[in-house]
This record gives sequence, structure tokens and C-alpha cells, in this order.
Amino acid sequence: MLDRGPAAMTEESRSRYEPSVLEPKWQRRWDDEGTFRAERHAGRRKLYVLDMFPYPSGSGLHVGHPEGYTATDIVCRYWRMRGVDVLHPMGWDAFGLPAEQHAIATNTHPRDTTRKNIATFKRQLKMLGFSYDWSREVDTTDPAYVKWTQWIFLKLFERGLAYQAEVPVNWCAALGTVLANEEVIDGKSERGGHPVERVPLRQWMLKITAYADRLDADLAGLDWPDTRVKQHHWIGRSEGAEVDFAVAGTDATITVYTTRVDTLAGATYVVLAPEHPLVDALGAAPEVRAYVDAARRKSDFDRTEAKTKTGVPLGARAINPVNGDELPIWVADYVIGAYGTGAVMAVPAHDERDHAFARAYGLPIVQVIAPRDGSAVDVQAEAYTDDEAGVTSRQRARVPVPDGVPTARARELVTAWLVEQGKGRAKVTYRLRDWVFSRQRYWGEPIPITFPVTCDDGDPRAPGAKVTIHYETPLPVPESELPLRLPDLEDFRPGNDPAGPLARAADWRFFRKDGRWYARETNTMPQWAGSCWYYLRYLDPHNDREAWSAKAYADWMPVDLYVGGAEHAVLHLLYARFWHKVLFDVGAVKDAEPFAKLVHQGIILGEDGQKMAKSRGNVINPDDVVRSHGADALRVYEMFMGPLEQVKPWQTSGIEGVSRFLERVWSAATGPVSDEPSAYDDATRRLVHKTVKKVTEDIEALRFNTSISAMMILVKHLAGLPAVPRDAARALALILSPFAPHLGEEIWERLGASRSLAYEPWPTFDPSLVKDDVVEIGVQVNGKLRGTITLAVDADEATARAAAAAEERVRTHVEGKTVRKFIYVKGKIANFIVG
RNA sequence: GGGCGAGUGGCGCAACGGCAGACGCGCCGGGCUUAAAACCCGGGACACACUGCGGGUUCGAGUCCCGCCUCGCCCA
Repeated sequence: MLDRGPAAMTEESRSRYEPSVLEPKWQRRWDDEGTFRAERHAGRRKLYVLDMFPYPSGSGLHVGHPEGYTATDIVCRYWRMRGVDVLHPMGWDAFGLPAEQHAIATNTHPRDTTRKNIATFKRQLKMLGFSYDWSREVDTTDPAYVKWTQWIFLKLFERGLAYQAEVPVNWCAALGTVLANEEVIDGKSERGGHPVERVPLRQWMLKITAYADRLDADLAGLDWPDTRVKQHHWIGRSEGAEVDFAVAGTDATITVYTTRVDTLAGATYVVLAPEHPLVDALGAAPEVRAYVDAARRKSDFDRTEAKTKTGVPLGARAINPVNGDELPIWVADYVIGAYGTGAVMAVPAHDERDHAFARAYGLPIVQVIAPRDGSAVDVQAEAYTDDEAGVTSRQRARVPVPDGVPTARARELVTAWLVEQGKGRAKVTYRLRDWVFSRQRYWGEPIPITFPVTCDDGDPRAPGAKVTIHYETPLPVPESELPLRLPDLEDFRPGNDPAGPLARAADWRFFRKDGRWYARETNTMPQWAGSCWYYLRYLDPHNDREAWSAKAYADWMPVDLYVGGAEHAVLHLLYARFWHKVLFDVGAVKDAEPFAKLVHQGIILGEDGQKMAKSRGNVINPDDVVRSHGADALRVYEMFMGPLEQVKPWQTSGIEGVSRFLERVWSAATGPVSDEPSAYDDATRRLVHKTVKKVTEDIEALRFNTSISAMMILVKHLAGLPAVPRDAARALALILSPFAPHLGEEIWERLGASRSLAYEPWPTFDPSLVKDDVVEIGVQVNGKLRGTITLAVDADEATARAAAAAEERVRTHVEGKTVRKFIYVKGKIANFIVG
């Protein structure tokens, strides 16, 4: 390995490549000179290149972070050299559970932990030489930032998009906290295995469903990978109908939602969720009570994923509006109360789940759809679910649907009939649910809402005071009072009060205004909140009068390139788009969409091909790699591993290869350099131009691995020359600099420059030098390669044919046969078709 | 079960429908060296076969189309 001892200053080692010396030197220079401060210049193009900002965890940077960050850095450095104004900022997504848990475990304030972690992350990112404009750094936990997150919440609140609702949550009494669905396994807490109950809890909700259509439709205009499709599925728009079933002998009505109203005539029973209000009214039998109680203890996941669906008959009957059939009403927990209407019509002939349930409980199966091609199906044995190929059959109902109508058309007819009869209506539903926006946690943005309080004893802060908080009357905190800061708590534990730890800060929670008492909301925002709009704060990070100015917005938005992990494909990217659209409606932003182009970097696996994890002991630490090989080597290696979007395993031997390449660059560019025109021979000149072309095109297409391979070829050639032409060395320094910026700068300086190359014009290539005059092409006989010939790139067909025919191995395959056809593609191939 | 993506040397991976395996790793041989490391040079030939499997389109398919298998991610 490289010797980094004091011997570094000896005469002999002066010309050695020492990243540990030159990398900090250039980082300091960029800092001191403010090289990467983003500024707009009249008449120039702009480019906003955004990285997903990290959560500053205690374990520091991971080798996965520099992958996307190096890619965007290359793009930024390249376009700056092409004369484009570039905005490339970085910040911290610093609220969140890990810091809070660490705080609980070590009894340190999350603010201190967060500050320390940010310092570590920042040191590590600087060590890698990324060209961020650090003057725009944002921290989601900074009160100056929280102020505007809260301001956006108030905008949502004003527009009726933030509301309170009783939502069943996973409450674990033993842990004294609410758990996420992923934290509940088999009705027990993931940690500790304590029982978890579904209890309704007052929550803040964001009405993202109001934007479902726009979020779906606007995906079409985005230059995004398959993430677009994922979001489309996640939103899950479906067009269906609500159908009203009267309950026989009562005034009650059961409304069901279905996407297959064409099968309505085939409904043979109706199922209510255990939570459905009619269950209490219709089913007093003890076995119904017991069933409903048992269902209450199961999670939605367990209920819908259970292999065998269970249910109990209620005894009551519902009337099918389409044909007057009386259908038994069942209660089954695979129907979820919070979904749709909490009731479904069951058509066992044409739905697999209903079919299984009908078979299990001996319910009738009636076919009303058949294959268009007339082939027979046995719905008693198996549900016939093909919607595309189905047509109505034996509907035997009063609706105007004859047999043989395609299902889609049948839905229109049945829906129209229901509307006419006042027994149903068309309805669009979404898989997307409204967003539960509150957390019963300490380390998050306080929700800027207060509630009136009535308190018999005068001061609600007094221990044991009898306090009524009027949650039904939420009042926004005035904008002038933002930011609403977190109180300093000693104890961050989520106590046995589902209202969260902030409820214990009585002095913070209760306050008096104009002689009346009020209580603050004690829920905090989820970690997503800060990341929903950080890309906007970068535009104008120090503005204390508004979240960002209109001018700053016009200068840089929208984001031209957004790079980050695919794990955020749905939630973060959907939430951010939602907020952006709300801000659009508020008039605060001018584009319907924030992120024009999106790329997900592939994750880096450990050397064993497994996901990196401390428990597997296969984690590569960037600090170690920089210490042993330097930041430039880490950057170049991560880009050389393979395509950016691909999942790739780390190979320590691979980074050694890249290190060798950088050393060869160093010795070629710092060895003998010639200004003699004769030293710049034609072959070298052509190779330089070809390499410039390849690297230019590859950077624009984000194909970094192949541009590095092209530079390796160039360097190998230059290293074999007695003296490297200065212009060739300068070109190399420039095209290498986005990848290995420290090395690029150092060579550039040693070649005689006095200024950073960060804004040096990107080298151009001469198309005539890139094209070879003479090429070697393959010669095939009947499509099989039989030899190669060398000829002028634009040689005509006759010349090519003569040369090809003269080739020894070609001749032996052609001789004695009739050439029926000769195919010649200039510069590509020659092919004899013989018969 | 559904959606999307990917299968190419020992490994990471290259190949506008046109000489498959660029570049790197590893391996083998050689040079330098007393020796080793580092470094430098060279090699993986010829014919046949060959880009997960089976079909198809084409003068020509790793690449396009159809079916299948395996793996990965997301959803259920």
C-alpha cells in the first residue's frame, strides 16, 4: 500500500501519487475559494441535480451513499465545464426514530446525537470531494427549517387537507407505544413479543386521496423508470359501482362496492366486515359476538392473508336489487371495515376468494359470465374470472343486459340501470388511503395546532387537574408564532399515554391566551414531512420571510435530475409529489411536478454477494477505503463496478485495479511531457479525440463504467509514449476530473494551470478524427464468420467483394457454389449467400 | 398469484440487429530483482461449439417476437 508516513516529503517520493496529501489540499482550496457556490448567470442554461439527502445515522456513511452521490457529482462537474449553472446541494433528514431510540438508550438528547451524526456525515462527504454548494446545507430539525415545514402543514390545514380521524392503530400496552404494521407479527410486538391490540386513536390525516387522480395522471409526463408504474399501482384507481342491498324485513340498507357490477346477478351472499355498524344491529347471536371479538384482536394483514377464510352467518337476508333474490348475510374478517363500504357482494362463480368461501360453507354458485368463444367452464369446480374474454350469460335478471354482452359494456348497462332505479351509482375508488400523519413520538416536528381547554380547577398544568381538551375544535398556530419548538424533555420514552411524550410537558402543552386556556397538539409529524419539500428549501435556504422566493424558484426549478434509492420509489416520492401539487394550488410553486428525471442507483452488496449488514460482517466502510486507496479511487471504483442502476457486489480486488489505473494516470501526466508538435502523433491524437467523444456521450447517458474503460485505454496508450503530448495530458486531466476531481486538479496544476479546472471548458472532439479511415470488418458466408478484411471505411461494394472473395478461408467456403447474394454494410460486415 | 427487471468466461461486466467477451479482477508465462513485493510485457491458440432453455423473424440475433426455466425487486 501507499506509504503515508513522514517520508512523504523526501525527494524520491515527491512525484508519487499520494491521495492522502493532495485530496485534502484540493478540498480545502474548493472550500476557501467557494468554487461550487451555485449562481445564476443571465443567458445560461441551468441544471438542478439533487441527491436524496441522508438520514444521519450513528453508524456513519455507508458505501452505498457515495454511489449515487458520485454519479450526480460527475454530472454536475461535467455540466459546469460545459458552461451550465448548476445547483447541487446537500442536507440532512435528521428527525426520526433511531435518534430517539438512541436517546432513550443512552439518555442523551436527540439534538446532541443528531448534531454529532451530522458532523460525521459532513466530514465523510467532504472527504469524498463532492462539489456541493455547502452554503445551502439544510437540516430538517433546525427550527429555521421546521418553521416552514409547519407553515406548509398550515396550508394543508387551511385547505381542509389535514384533518383528524379515529384510526385503528397497533397499540402495545406493554411497550406503551403505537407500532407500525411491520412491527407487529402474529398479533405480537416484533420486539418482546407482547400482545398488540387494535385500538382507535385520534390521528392527523392528510387527504392525499383528493390528489389521487392528478398524482396518477401526471406520471405520464415524467422521465422516470418503472417507479412510475409502481406509483400507478399504488394509487390503484379502479372504476366500479356502489350497489344498495335492502335488508329483508328492515329499513336497513347495505351498500357494497364492486368493480364487477356485471356479475351482480350472480351474487349469492353478502359479507359484512366485523366492524360494520349493521353487524351489531342484525346479529345478536353469541357466536357472532364471539367471532367479532376475535377479529378485533387480529391485524388487517393476518385477516386478509389467512389461508382459510372464516365467517359466521348473521341470519338476516339481503335483497339483490337486480333480481330480487334473497341472499344470506355473513360476517367475515377478510372484509376490512375501513376499506370501501366495509361490505362486499359475493359472486363465487367469478371470484376466487368468494368461490373458496362458498365451497367451505356450502353456499350456492351461480354462473352469469361465460367465455366469449363459447367454450365450457365449470364454475362449480373453479371460479371463471377472465374479465377480458367474458360475456354475459344467463343473467336471468330484469336489467337490460342480454346474453353475449362483453363484461365492460355490461358494467355500463347495469350501472345505468341501477342509477335509474336509485339503487346504485358509478364510483371511482383508489387503493391509495389517506396518509396517517401523526406520530406519538418526541423527535419530530410539532404539529402547529392548539385546542381550547376547559378546566374546572383553573390551571390545567396542575397535577391531577380535571382537563377537557376540545379536539373537535382545532385551531392553527398563527404563522407569526412559527416555529413552534419542541420542549426540552428529560425523558423521551413513549409513556403509557397514547398522546405521546409531549403530553407530559405540561408547561409546554398548556398555555393561556386572552384569559383562556389552550392545549397544544402533542403528536408530532412523521419523518416523511421534512423530506417532502427539502428540495425547495435549497433554493433559498436562508430566507426567514418566506420558505423560498419566487425568484429563487424561477432560477432553478424543477429538479432536472434526482438520484436515490429505489426503496423510496413509492412513499417518499409520492408524498413529495403530493405536497408539491398542494403548493402548486397554493401558488407557491409553478410546476405541476417537482422531479423531471429520476434514477435509482442499484444497491452495493457485500463481497459475499449478500446485502451489507453488520450482523453478516460484510460491511465496507468508506473511511477505510479512503484511508487505504483515496477518495478518487473509491469514486472511480464505484462508477466502474457496472451500470449505475444495477445491483452489484463489492470486490476489494476491483478497487485495487482502479488504484493502479489512477497511479498510471499520475505517472503518465507527471512524467516527461512534450510540447513538440511531432510528439503528438496521429494515432495519439485520434485516440484522444475518440476518448473525449466516448466520455462525453457516456456521462450524458450516465454510463460511467464504460467511460472509465475508455480512459483506461487512453492512459495505457499514453504511458507507452516516450513523452506525453501536453495537450493530450491536459485533455486527460479535464475528462478525468469529474470522476477523480482531486487527481484531475493536481495534474492540471502541474501541467501549468494556475486556476481550478472546475469551470475550464470541456474538451471538444473533431468528428473527422474520431472516424477511422481504415477498418477491419468480418466476412461471413451464409451468416457464419469465415474471415476478416481490412479496407477503407467507405470502400464501395465491388472493392469490398473483391477483397472478401480473396480471403483464403472465405474462398474455400464459396468455391464451387453459386453466390446468390452479396451483402455489404460499410464499415460493418460482408456476407456471401451461397446456394 | 400479479407487475417490473435480469440471466454473457473462474469473477465484475462490454457489445447502433453486423468479428461475442472491450475494460478491470483473477489465473498462467516472461522481464526487472540475490529473492520477493511493487511495476512492466505477453497469453487464454486452431477447428468445432458457445450469450439460461425451446421455437420464430432476418442475409445475419446476446440484442427483436412467442413460450418456458431460474434469480432479484415491488405488490398481493
